[in-house]
Amino acid sequence: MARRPRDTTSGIYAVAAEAGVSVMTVSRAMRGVEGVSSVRRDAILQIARRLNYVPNSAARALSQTNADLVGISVPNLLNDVFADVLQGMRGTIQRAGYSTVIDTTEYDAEVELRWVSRILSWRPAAMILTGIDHHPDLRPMLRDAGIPTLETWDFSSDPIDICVGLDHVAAGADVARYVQDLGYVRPAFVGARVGTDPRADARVRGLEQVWGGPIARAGAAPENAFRMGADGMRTLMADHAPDVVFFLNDLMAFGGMTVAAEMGLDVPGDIGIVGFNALGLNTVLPVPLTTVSTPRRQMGVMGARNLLARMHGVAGARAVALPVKVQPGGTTRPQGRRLQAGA
Amino acid sequence: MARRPRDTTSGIYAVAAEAGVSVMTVSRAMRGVEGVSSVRRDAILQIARRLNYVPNSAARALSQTNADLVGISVPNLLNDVFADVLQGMRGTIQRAGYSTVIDTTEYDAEVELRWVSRILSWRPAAMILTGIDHHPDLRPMLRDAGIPTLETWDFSSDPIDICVGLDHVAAGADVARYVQDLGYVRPAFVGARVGTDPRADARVRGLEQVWGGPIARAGAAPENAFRMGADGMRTLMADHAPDVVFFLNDLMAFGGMTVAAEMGLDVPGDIGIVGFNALGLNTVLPVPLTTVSTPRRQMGVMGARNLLARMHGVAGARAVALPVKVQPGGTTRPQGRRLQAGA
DNA sequence: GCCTGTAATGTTATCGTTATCAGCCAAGGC
DNA sequence: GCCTTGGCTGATAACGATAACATTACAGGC
Repeated sequence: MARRPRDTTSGIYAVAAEAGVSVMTVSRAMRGVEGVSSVRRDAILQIARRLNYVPNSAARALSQTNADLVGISVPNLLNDVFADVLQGMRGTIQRAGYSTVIDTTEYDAEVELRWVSRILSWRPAAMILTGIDHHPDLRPMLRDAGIPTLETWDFSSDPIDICVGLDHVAAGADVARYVQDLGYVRPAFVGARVGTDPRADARVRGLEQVWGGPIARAGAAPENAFRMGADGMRTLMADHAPDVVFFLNDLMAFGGMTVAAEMGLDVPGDIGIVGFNALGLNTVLPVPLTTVSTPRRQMGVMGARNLLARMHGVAGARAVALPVKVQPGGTTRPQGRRLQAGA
Repeated sequence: MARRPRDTTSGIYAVAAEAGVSVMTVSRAMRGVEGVSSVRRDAILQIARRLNYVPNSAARALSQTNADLVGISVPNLLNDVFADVLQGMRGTIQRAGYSTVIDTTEYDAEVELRWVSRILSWRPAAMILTGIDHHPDLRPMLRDAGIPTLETWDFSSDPIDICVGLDHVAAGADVARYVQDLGYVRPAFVGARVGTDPRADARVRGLEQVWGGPIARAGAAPENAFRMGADGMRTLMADHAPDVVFFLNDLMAFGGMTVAAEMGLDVPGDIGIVGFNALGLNTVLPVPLTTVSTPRRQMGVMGARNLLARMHGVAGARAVALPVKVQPGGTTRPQGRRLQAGA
């Protein structure tokens, strides 16, 4: 540590010297708190601007024992899904005066744990995690840190702290009932990373509840979504003979559709295709997918609001499950005369 | 500020008390620096783990006058493009012992400026920006901060600090020559946010250099990429009568293709469709797009390496332009007997 | 003119960590 | 036995900001 008296050529001391005031007055002016005459404040702000002075957040965080910062972790950002959730959350959080720090876990609990640990070292005001399945060390780590934590996307009745998400089992059951009513009898599911995706597992459990038995599944090496859907579809068609295939999301469903076309199958006559999440791709397809629309933006906003309330000590619902809605399309047989409510 | 003597119930003091040593010894043990006997080190590490002690990064950053942190800004993360670049960069940077903080600018220079300012307040070791067109205040701000800065994706011969990117003008010219040789004569371009996307502008300049005149352009309200491509295509077909349409990327090109099919146009006979970036979608399309493959991963790795060298004071090339490659597909007429080299 | 109240400003100590330097102790050389 | 030498370890003072408290200046009431 340099033992020079104090570097007054940069930072808040330079601004203070230039303005002929103490650093405390500069600090007050920069933060816009009371206790500085408006003439001085304007002069100080102008000098700070001219000198390109940017306050040192580390010093501020240290002085205040925590940072105005919310850490957010999502699995990835390769389609609209988490981007939509994020957009809803970040607007709300930033309007409340907090910065957000985002990272992706690539569906790896170890990666998530390490990231949470790194973020905790900055003493954030809150944390947001995607999903409810984490590394076993994560829960005690967050509890010890005493930081308000939101789990989102999935629903759990026993969250680490609070939770706003979808009930993926119920979503699976909803779409299963819809499709079963259309007369399909041999369902199958295409996901990614079979056995390590709790959301996919939950949806399949919902499907199985309705059909009353195990359902054929296929996955594919993690690559781009379109390709994974296509590969999964090929595997399924070879090994089983489904008459309706559920996909993890719309992009994969589209990949699957191209394979059906390639094989000369009639959609939706020979085979039904069902996506998930009602992504943007659907708006340009000549035949829109039958899919499930999810309130992603709303989830983000509500999650952020509940978290902010929690941060301010307001007690609210610990766990909230949001409803999804089956969105009929042209890749399943048309509905009969009986009006189907959708969800 | 509380005047209590010192909170020894948590943090490094608790660990020190528990281990019966001074905080200095704990600090050394945690960082793995020399000066602690291995027996003590192991004991301290174990205690720290048991107490869920996470060092305070703000205090460390303050003490060291800068943080082991690299700020990265990208326009968005909605397709593979920047995700690929990021993947290349982050691995390299994290292996060098730095954390990364990422944010998106949504193509807004004001947003970028504010974000850079916020990140600078944490005194990062380096910054990475996407593109070379920034807010006018950005350059002096970064220069004053004296922080190594990499600009990527675009190429500039006069970067803020260093630069690794593509020459989008040359890329436009390359693909223009390829398509011109196939006999197309009335080109048009579909982008997003006409007039505010410097990359699109650069590519169009390349097209115009080859065709020797202005080229019709269309954009669309910023929405999802597929829809924007479709909308732009409709506008163009109504207002002009192009026989080949260049799109900002493959997703938009696919949106455009669905419109061509809708209108009963023959691709590639009546009209050619050209994408950009060789995205994953292409691997499942029954007719792969003619597109341009870009070395995204490589760009990320090289950019990160050059930046790390710069951070360690090693002088290297200030600006590097990476080559792109035209990737022939089924959405432009087949090549004649003359063997086309590609780029 | 003296006193009191209030707003503006300054002084001091502190947040948790680390660089520096000083001290301590055991082993080895004479 | 005395004096180095070198490896561990600890005490202290920063890092840049802010909270709490102290001080000053000035206005108005008596």
